[in-house]
Amino acid sequence: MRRMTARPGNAHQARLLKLLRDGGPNSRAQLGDQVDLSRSKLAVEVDRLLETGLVVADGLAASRGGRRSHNIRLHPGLRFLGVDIGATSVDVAVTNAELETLGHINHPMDVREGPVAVFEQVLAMAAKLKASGLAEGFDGAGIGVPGPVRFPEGVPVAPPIMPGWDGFPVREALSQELGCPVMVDNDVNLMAMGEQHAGVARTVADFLCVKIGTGIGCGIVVGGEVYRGTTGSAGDIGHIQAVPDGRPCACGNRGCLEAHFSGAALARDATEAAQQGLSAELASRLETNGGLTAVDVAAAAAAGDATALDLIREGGNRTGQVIAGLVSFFNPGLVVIGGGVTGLGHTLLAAIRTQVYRQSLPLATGNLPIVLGELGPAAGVTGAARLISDHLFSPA
Amino acid sequence: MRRMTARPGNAHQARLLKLLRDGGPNSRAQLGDQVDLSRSKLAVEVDRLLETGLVVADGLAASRGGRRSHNIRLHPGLRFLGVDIGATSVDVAVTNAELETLGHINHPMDVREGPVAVFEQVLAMAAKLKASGLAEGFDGAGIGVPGPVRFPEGVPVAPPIMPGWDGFPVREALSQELGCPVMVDNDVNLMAMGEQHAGVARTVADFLCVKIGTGIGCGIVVGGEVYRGTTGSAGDIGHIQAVPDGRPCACGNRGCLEAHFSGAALARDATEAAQQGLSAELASRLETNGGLTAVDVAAAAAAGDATALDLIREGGNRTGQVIAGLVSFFNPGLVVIGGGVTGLGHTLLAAIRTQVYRQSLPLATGNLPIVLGELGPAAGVTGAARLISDHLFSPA
DNA sequence: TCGTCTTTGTCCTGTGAGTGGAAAAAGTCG
DNA sequence: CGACTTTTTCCACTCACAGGACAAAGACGA
Repeated sequence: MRRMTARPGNAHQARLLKLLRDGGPNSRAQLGDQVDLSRSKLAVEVDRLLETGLVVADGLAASRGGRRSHNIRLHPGLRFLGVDIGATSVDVAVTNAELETLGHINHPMDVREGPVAVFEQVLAMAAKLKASGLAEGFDGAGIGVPGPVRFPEGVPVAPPIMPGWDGFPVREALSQELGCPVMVDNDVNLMAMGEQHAGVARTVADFLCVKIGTGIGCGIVVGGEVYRGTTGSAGDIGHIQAVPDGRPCACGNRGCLEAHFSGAALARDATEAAQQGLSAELASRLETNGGLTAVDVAAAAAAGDATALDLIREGGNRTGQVIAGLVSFFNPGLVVIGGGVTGLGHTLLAAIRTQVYRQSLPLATGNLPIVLGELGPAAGVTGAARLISDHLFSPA
Repeated sequence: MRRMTARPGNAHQARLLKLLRDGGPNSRAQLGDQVDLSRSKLAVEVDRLLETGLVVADGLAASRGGRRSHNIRLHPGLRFLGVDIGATSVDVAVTNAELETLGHINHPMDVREGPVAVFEQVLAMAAKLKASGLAEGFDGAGIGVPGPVRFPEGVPVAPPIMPGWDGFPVREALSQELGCPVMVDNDVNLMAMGEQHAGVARTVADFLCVKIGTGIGCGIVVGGEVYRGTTGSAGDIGHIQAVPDGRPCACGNRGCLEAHFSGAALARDATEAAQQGLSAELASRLETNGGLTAVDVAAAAAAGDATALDLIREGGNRTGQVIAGLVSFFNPGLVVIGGGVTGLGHTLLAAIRTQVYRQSLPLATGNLPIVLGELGPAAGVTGAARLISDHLFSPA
C-alpha cells in the first residue's frame, strides 16, 4: 500500500482523528455526540477525511432502534513504529492507527555502542517486523532515548549515560532511513504517555511517572500534556541528593538517588552482599550466572531472601523520600512506578508508599494513589506510537 | 462613577483588553499590528468594547508620517483591589486597569486572628484607600492567603498556619462585602504572577518563585500559567525534608525545610544564639526590642555580625539544597527568590546559588538565572490585581 | 500655499462557512 | 404492513469576515 502522507486540514479533523484513534470505529452519529458540531459540518469534515484516505468506511453498525449507521474508521493499513531505546536493550513494536500493538520485539543492546550501531539494530528489527507481514511500511515512528532531548529538533543533549549521542540528529537520521515522519523524546516521557493512553493514568490530568531502570527518571504530565522543561531535562530526578554526603556518583556529586538505588546500584549492592556472605541465595546465583542483576535480586526476594528484601526496602525508602518531596512540590493526582525493576513489585511499592504517606502533608496525599504501571515494557513503545500519532493527527 | 460590569464578548475582545492592559493606550492601527485581524473586524470589536464602556477614546496619537490615529485606552476610572494576607501582616493596594499601583498600605496583623477580624481590617484599609480619593469603588478584587486554596471556589483548604480559615468562603464573603467579583489564590502564586507581570519573570514561560517569609512556599509557572496541582497545594515545599532526622516541625515530621529555615526559624535561632552569648550584636538587639525577628538578623548581618551571617548562610544552604532538587525535577528557565526575608539579600542568594549550581546537572543550571524578586512587597498585590483582571478580561 | 505622498479610519460588497429545518433512507417493532 | 425511530443527505438562509475602494487627516517638499 502507498504510505499515507495527508494531515488533518483543521482542528476539527484533528479532533475526529483522535476520537477514532482512541475510541475505535465509530458512526457519524456517535462522533456527532462527542464533538459539538452541526450534522452538516460534521458530514463535510468526515467527507474530507475520507478523501484524504486517512479514514475509510467500515460497514454498518448495529441498529440503535432505527436506521443503521455507517461506521468509519482510521485506515486499517496505517502503521506506526514505536522504538524504545533503553540503556541495555532496545524495544521495537508496530501498531495500527488505533495504537494497538501488532508485534513487539526486544533485543539486548548497550546504548553506549553509539547511535550508528543502535540504529542498525533498530532498522533490522523494523525490517523483521515488516517481513513477518505486520506492516508494508510505516506512516510514522516515535522513538525514545534514555536521556534529555531537545524536543523540537529531536536531538539528544548532553545525555550522561550515552555520551556518544550528544547532538546526533536522531530525528532526521531515522526519518531518512525509514522514509516517514519521526518524533524523538525522552524514554520516561514516552512511558508516561503510554500509561496515559492505555494504562493506569487514562483519566488523570496531572501525574508523575517514575521509571526505575538502569537509572531513575520521572515523566511529568501537566494538564494532560507532557512537561519537558526549559532545556528538555525536566524529570531528571536521578541526581537529586537523597543521602547527604552519601555515595559518590558518576555525575561528580555524592549521595545522588541514582547512586543509592537504581538497577545498576542494586546489582552492585547485591554482588557485594553475596561476596560478603550475607546471603546464600544471592551467592549461589552469583556463582551460577557469573554476575548479578536487578532480576536476580527480585528472584531472591521472591524466594524470601532477607538480604534481597532489605536491599529493596532500603532502596524503596530512598526513592520514597525523594518522591515525597516531589509530591509536596507538584501535588499530582497519581504517581505511577514503572521501569525494569517493576519486578521488585510490592515490596518496593510498599516502601515507597510508606515514605510518601509519612512525609508529605495530608492534603497532598489524601487521595493520592501510588501504583505500579499497567503496561510494563509495552509502555514505552505505546507512548512512542502515541507521540507520533499526536503529531500526525494535528493540523500541519 | 457607576462600576463596570461588562465582560468581553469573545476571545478577540479579551485579547484586545489584555493588550491595552499590558501595553497601555494604543491606536487601532497599532492594535491591528498585534492581533492578526482584518481592519474591519478589528474596528467592529473595538466599537463593541467602546459600547460596553470598558474602553474609552483617549485623544490623538502622534503622527507616524500620515494621518494621526485616535488612541483608545481602558477606562481610566476602573479600579482593582489587590489584597495580600501574610502570616503577620496585610497588604492592600489599589490599581488602575493597567495594574499600576495608585496606593498601597500595609498593616501588621496576625492571620490567626481569623477571617472575620482580618476582613474587618481589609475592608477598613480599602475604605481608607477610597477615602483618600484613589477610587470611588472597585471593579474587582484579588486576594492572596498564606495557605492552599481550592481555586475554583476560592476557599482555603486545610491551611496549616491559619486553621481558623479552613473552608471559610473567602471569595463569596469578600464579594458580598465589596460588591464586586473576587478571586482568591495562594499568596505565593500571586507573587509569581506579580513578578511575571511587572517584575523579573516577564519573558519566561516556565519558572519557580520561592517565597521565604514566615514559612516557605513556591509558585510554579508552566507555560505562562500558574500550576496549582490537583488539590491546590502545589508548591508547598516548606515540609520537604531538608535534614534527615532534623528538628521537629509543627507538621509532626522532623527535618522539614521550614523548621530549619524561614522567618520564624531564623528568629528563634537568633534568639537562642543571643541568649547563649554567641553574638553581642544580636544580644543587644534582643534586649532593646524584647524579641528578635528576621529583620534584626538582617540588620546584624549588614553590620557584619558573624553569627547572623552564619545563620543566613546555613539557611541558604538548606534552602539551596531543596531548590537544587526542584531544579533537577522541573528544569525551570528562572528561579525567583522573594518574600519577607529578601532583606537578607545577597548573602542568602549566594548560598542558594552555590548549592544549586553545585548539585544540579549542568544542562539544567547552564543558563539558569537565580535572582531576587524585583517588586518586593508589591509583588503580591500586583499579582492579585493581575489575577482578577485576567478573570474579568476573559469571555464570560 | 499648494500638490503629492503616507497613514488612518470607514464603508461596502462578495465569499464562504456553518446552522438548522425538511425530507429521504433504512431500520425496528407490534 | 404500518407507525415510529434513527441516521443521513440536501438545501436555503444567515452571518461573520476579508479585502478593496474611498474618504479623512496630516507630513513634507517645491
